[in-house]
Amino acid sequence: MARSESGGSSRTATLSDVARLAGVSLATASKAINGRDQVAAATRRRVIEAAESLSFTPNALARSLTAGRTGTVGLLTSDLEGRFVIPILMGAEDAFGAGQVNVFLCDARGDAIREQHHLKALLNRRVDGIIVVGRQTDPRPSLGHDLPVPVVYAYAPSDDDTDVSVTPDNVTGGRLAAEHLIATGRRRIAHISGDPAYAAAQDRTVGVQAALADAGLELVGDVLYSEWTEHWGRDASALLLASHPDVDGIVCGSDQIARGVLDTLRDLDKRVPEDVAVIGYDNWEVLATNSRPELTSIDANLKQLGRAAAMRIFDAIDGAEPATGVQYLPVRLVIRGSTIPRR
Amino acid sequence: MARSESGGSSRTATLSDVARLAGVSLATASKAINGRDQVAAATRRRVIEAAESLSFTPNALARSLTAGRTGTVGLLTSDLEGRFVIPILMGAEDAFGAGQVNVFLCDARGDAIREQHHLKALLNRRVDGIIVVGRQTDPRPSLGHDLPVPVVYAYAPSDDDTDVSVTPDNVTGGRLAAEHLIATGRRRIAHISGDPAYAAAQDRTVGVQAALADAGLELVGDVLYSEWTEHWGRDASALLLASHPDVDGIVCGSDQIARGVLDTLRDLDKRVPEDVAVIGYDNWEVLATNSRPELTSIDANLKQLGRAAAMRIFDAIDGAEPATGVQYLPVRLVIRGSTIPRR
DNA sequence: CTGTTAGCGCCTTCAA
DNA sequence: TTGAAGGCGCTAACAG
Repeated sequence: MARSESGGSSRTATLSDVARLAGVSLATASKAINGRDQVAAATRRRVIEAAESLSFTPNALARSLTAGRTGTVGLLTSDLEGRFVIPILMGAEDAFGAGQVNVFLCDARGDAIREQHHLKALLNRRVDGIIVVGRQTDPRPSLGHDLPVPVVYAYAPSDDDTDVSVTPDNVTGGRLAAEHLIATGRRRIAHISGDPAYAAAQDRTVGVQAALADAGLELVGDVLYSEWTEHWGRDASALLLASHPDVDGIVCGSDQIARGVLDTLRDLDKRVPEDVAVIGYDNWEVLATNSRPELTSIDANLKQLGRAAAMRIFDAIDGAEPATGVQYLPVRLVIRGSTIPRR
Repeated sequence: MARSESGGSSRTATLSDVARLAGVSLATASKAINGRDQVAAATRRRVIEAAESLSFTPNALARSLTAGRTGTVGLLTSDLEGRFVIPILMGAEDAFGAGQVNVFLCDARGDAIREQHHLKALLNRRVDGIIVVGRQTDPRPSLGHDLPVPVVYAYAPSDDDTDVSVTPDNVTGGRLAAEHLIATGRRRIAHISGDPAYAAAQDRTVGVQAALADAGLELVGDVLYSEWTEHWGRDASALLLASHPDVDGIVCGSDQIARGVLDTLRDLDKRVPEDVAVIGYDNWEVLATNSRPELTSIDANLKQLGRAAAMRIFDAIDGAEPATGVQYLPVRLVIRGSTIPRR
């Protein structure tokens, strides 16, 4: 176990230790170390040297106590398992990490009590702001407005329109997917999606339908909803092909579903993309780049979403009164072999 | 944006506000709130009421300043992308979260400079301990021994044997996998793995070989090493079956590889598990439970590993001098349809 | 049982 | 340019 007891003066050095060693007062030492300009160059050098020789590290707690700001932000997630949370978290950590901000990670595991508990802990620690990250795009309960720090909701927007929320634009995502299939010449397009209780499923469908309508097309069959799994993708596409063997394009609600669809098409000796084009959703690389053929998909830019959330927090800390309501962030099409033949 | 300005007294209440409102001294208020037993019941009630009416929250920073402990721990990861880091992080967050400890998350993104930077920040914030989480099981450079707080290395052990490290037991994992195939009656067993530069690949192979040797068997062909991908799984198994068509069991170095293997076996009209049994590694549920048939795999119990790391930190904070060196944590076999026929 | 008095480690006036 | 003093919010001795 790493412990410093090596030296002898076990206690970590404080500023007054530095001051004493440098032969100056506490105030001067403070100024010297913080780069204040009211200190002689020689004095500063002496102080810095003393600090280094004692391997002095300023106590951020003490500093925060007077400063009023801690340079910390709470990341309150309801579900760390979810693979959507991680990129968002990375984006946020990224945006903050560049500066002087550190992130407290709290996983409430979908439990409102635990969430409340963590919230309280974060406030006790005087975080400068809080990002709430949900695992679905369905609106979630607001933490309320009587909090002493700014709050931003990411992925799962707040159900309160006077809160600040950022979430991916699933409607446009669905639209992009369908428009891409249309652009590659498909006319008999079907849609297989996941759990219809998810806002994500509904929103994407809206986008798909809108794109088809704009092109004067109609969806082949009804939207097939069930689960976000490969199994469902296999079953649904078998069902679909049985009743509509002339389908030439399938928009899938997730990459997992799309993987299942690819499996079934292969079993049925349909060529992808020549006979049927398939597009997934989420751009989950490990799934999308390992399929045969590789999977075209919609990427929600989650890392950027996390960064955007961090920016909102920054703005709020800096005193700006940001626009409330839900902001829908752009998604992007990633084209691979499942919609365009490789040459 | 949620702000408290609703009330009027914008500043968050402090203990002396509470004391004043309750008509007692600061010290008494402190005792009342912290459940000290030297305070009259009635007084305590009054103080608590005052605190509530002011929605007072104790300032953890001020408290930590005197206490010497902050109740925070740093989680220093080199690579948040990695899917191994997350469960470990969850396990740790879990173990801590139950108590009064909060976790600072820092992602160094594989950059030593950034890691050093984060380390310094964590020390400035006076964390009570640090968990370093790597993305591979290969040993990583030690942070050194001149740190004022305990450090535990998880997943990627420290290359310094006087540090404390916890990592999954890959050798036993490989052994478990091979033993399971042997137990199901397989005798012509091959091994397809990932990048041979990974300790994980080497360790698992050692376990596989040992199990075979114990059973008086030899590996069919050489170990096939390349990448941890489905593509490689497909290619390698095609290669394998071409030269050794009589193989009846394949130990795979990862679930991704195993998925590729299943694909190829299906293309070659081999039945799994009747003709060939396949076992993966990692028990990555989304891959393992969506394949046809579902994939038997080895689970590294990463959540528990995270918990174990947290425990080591607790112990060290409580003053115990924990055993140094690398501790190998048990893994477990998860049996599904790819090795045992469903009835 | 309650209140007074010192700090914890640092920063910031304000004098010298 | 330097130093002395006060305070951030709280807790822990001590007295009363």
